Parts: sequence; structure tokens; C-alpha cells
Amino acid sequence: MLRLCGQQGTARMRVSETVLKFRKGEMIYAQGDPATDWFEVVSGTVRTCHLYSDGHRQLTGFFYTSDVFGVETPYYQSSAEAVTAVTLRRCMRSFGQADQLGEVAAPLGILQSALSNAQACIFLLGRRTATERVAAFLLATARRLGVRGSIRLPMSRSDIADHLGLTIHTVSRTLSELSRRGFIALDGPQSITLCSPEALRQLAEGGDDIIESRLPSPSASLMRPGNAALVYGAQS
Amino acid sequence: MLRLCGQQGTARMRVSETVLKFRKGEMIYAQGDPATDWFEVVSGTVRTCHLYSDGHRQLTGFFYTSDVFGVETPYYQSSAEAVTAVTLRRCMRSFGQADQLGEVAAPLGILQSALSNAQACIFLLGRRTATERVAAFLLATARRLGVRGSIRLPMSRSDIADHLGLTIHTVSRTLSELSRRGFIALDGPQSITLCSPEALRQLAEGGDDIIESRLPSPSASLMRPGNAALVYGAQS
DNA sequence: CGACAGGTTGAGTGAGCTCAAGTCGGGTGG
DNA sequence: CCACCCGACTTGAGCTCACTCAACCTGTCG
Repeated sequence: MLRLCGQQGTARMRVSETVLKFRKGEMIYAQGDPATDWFEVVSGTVRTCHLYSDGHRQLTGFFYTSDVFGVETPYYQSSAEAVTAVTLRRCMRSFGQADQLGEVAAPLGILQSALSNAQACIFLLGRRTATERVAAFLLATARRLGVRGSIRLPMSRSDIADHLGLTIHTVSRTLSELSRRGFIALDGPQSITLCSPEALRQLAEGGDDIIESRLPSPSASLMRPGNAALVYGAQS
Repeated sequence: MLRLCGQQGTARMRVSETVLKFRKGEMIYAQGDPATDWFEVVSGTVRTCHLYSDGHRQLTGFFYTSDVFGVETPYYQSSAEAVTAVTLRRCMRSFGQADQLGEVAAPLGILQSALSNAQACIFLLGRRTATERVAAFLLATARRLGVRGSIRLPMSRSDIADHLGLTIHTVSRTLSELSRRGFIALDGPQSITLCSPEALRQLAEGGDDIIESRLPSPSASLMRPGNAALVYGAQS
């Protein structure tokens, strides 16, 4: 526990009135700061992260291009930090008179997507086993990044662990196990190929009874054809 | 797993255009229904509850008098059910033109509190041990119900368990243990007195090293004086 | 009175945590 | 260029906490 949370310096390099850049690991705002404005990601990846008083942390979301974060009021409940180098657009908080200003994008929609995002986080944490959480996380991330082929995960194992409520050891072991079973391929720690999204979907929904029966033949499509589970958390 | 979720009948007893009553256990809306309106609790307790395809459930919140639920769009991510007999006020969803109608209370504030609520749920689930989760839940519930003396918990052990991501056994054992340690008193399953909120706060934040040292003398105030943890999730 | 639902408690098991090496790649300095 | 370090990741061994299985208690209802 008590992992360091990136360097603190907060050396914001102002580019213009509303465009900001942060280096990898820099803090964008701190938990408990008055929530004066919210942010849209132009490029890069951001994490929001709640610290408990015992030092352990809970990542409440990852945010990619065009996602918005920092909408809670009146204080930020989580800090925000740059996972990679990021470029942000800062939006002044003017909810009351939003529509008169015109330049502020619809706050209602933004709050809605923040709520979806929080719920997606709950649904990840609500899963019981490490395998289910990791599988669900991979699927959600792949969908968000709009991937065909391999995903480039911008965040570390430690970030994933603190997002899923696991340790880095368990995350690493679980990924290795998924790779061993042939569901994913690990091409380096950050680059992951989802070989069998159907099987992952099964795992994510509690079906850990997918034993060997399907290793050589990737006929995953015939397992539970009408998987009409709700698609929640469309965060964009 | 696969617990029953109250009877389904949805026998809404319409009282007027917008006031509805439900009996204990009745479903108010189902997960996946189009989210046509949201609700305010007039009296009673409501739970919102997300079902996974393996049948296990995650309660995403409890709602008491004056709380609002069902604000997500375009589909309800969780079903809503009456924990006790409840009276609700139904509010038509008219977010786009909300303020013109006048009668619809500020949707922005409502979305904000829904977001707080979801975050509070995340912060509960983010806690690691059963003791921490149960202690945090008791404190949050006591605060919400504005209690001095004993809380009357409207929900069952099963509801608490599915809210905290534990089993009813673990919840029950943990409560017994807290009672044995003198931090709470169990006056029947639903009626709980918080004898030592300070100690519970310690437990909730990871300090399970409160051993005996404080059983007879309730001098809790000298343990970690500046406990300036953020007060999150003010859901009202 | 029996049936049943909700709750409590015990015994044993196992998934995930802790502790501890060990690997790998990139940077830095001699 | 190589030695060294450091951070991120992986992997093994053992332990522990919460789950599973099972019994039992209590109050309510027909």
C-alpha cells in the first residue's frame, strides 16, 4: 500500500487560455480542491483517483480523447493525474447559466456521461473474481479505444489494480493465465491482443466453466448466441 | 447466488397523476427499461439493483425520503424496488426543456446528487476488508437517516451484502464482531445502535489495529484527532 | 403446530493477499 | 561498451480472510 501517486509539481504549461498540457504523472487537480472547472481530454490519458486515509487508492476512471472529467461539485472527490502526456481543454464551470454562454458544451449530457462512467466503475467492482474483473476491464477498454487487433494500454499494472480493487500481482497473474488459455496475447506489458472477445465476455459474466474444450478451434461464436446483456457505460 | 428480487407484479396503485405507492418488495421499474421518468421518494426506502447475467446482483444505492433515483438515460442501468412500503412522486423526464416547465425541480442538481451517490457506492466497494465496508456503511446510513441513538435499518442482510459486495454470512459475522467489541449494539436484527462512531470511523478507514485498549473508557476522541477525511456522498 | 423466511454461527476451503525472488528494459556513468 | 541501477513486471510459496456448505435459531403466518 501507500503507493506514490506521480510527482506532485503541478507545473501546468499554459498553452492558451483554455488549453493545458501535462507531462506523464503530473497532477491536474487534487482531491478536495474546490471544483472550479472541468476538463475535456484532447489527447492522452487521464486517471481520476480517490485516496483513502490509509494511503490506498481507488481509481474511479480512465479518460481518453473527447472524454470529460472533473464535473463533481462542490469539491473534487478524486484527484486527476496524467497517465501519459496529455493535452486538455479547460471548461469554466458555469452550470447555472450554461446555455447562455453557448461555448460551454451541454452540461446535462456531460453529467449523464459522468454518471454512466461512475456506474461502469461500480459494475466492474461488483464483479466477484479477479478473472471477471480483468476480462470486463479489457473488453471495456478495447471498446472505448475502438480497437481491432491489439490494444495499447496506456496505464500501468498498478493503475489497473487500483481500478479493479486488486493487487498488481493478481492482475499480472490473471493476465498471464488468460494468455496461457489463449484468450489474449501479451505482446509486451502494455500491448495486448484480444484473441477471443467472446470467451472474455463469458468470463466477465461469471462463466469460468469455459475449460479447454475451445483452445484450438476458435469457434467462440456458438457459445451463448444471444448475449443480450445490457451495454452499459458508453462513455462518449 | 440467484437470489429472488422481490415479487415482480408491479401492481402500481395510482394515487394521482404523479404520486405512486408500492408495497414492500415490489419492482418500480426494471433494468433495461427505457428511462422515461425519474422518481422522488416521499416516504419509505427504495433500492436500485443491477443484475449480472450470472444472477448475482449489485445494489447501487438506497434511497430515503426526498432522495431521487432513476435519472440515468436512455435505459435504466439498475432496476428499482421497494425495500419497505413506499410512496413516490414521479417526475416526467423533460431535461431538454426543464426550466421552461418550472414544475420539474432542477435536473442539474439532481444529476449531481446521483453522481455523488454513485461515487459513494464506489468508495464503499473500494474498501478492502469486510469490517471496513460494514463500518463505512453503518456510518453513511446513520448520517443519512440523521440519527441520534439507534438506527432502524430498513433493509435485510441480503440487501446490505449485495450492496457491499459481501455475503450475508460475512455481514452477519461482522456485525456480531462489532457488537462483541462494543462498537455497536444489536437490538434485534434491524435495530442497531452506534455506540462508538469514532471507533467505527477508524475501522472504516483501515485502522483495524484498534484493539482492546479502549473498551471500558470511551475516550475515542484522542485517537487521530485531525481526522479530516473528506466527507463525500452527501446525498441530499 | 408445522412451514418458511430471515438471521446467526461453526467448520473447512480457496481465491487473492503478503512476502520474497527473479526478470527485463532503459537510462546513466565510468 | 559494459557495469550498474532502477522501475515495472512476473512468478512462486505460504497465509488469511471471506466464501461455501451446513446446521441451527427465532419469529411469523397459515
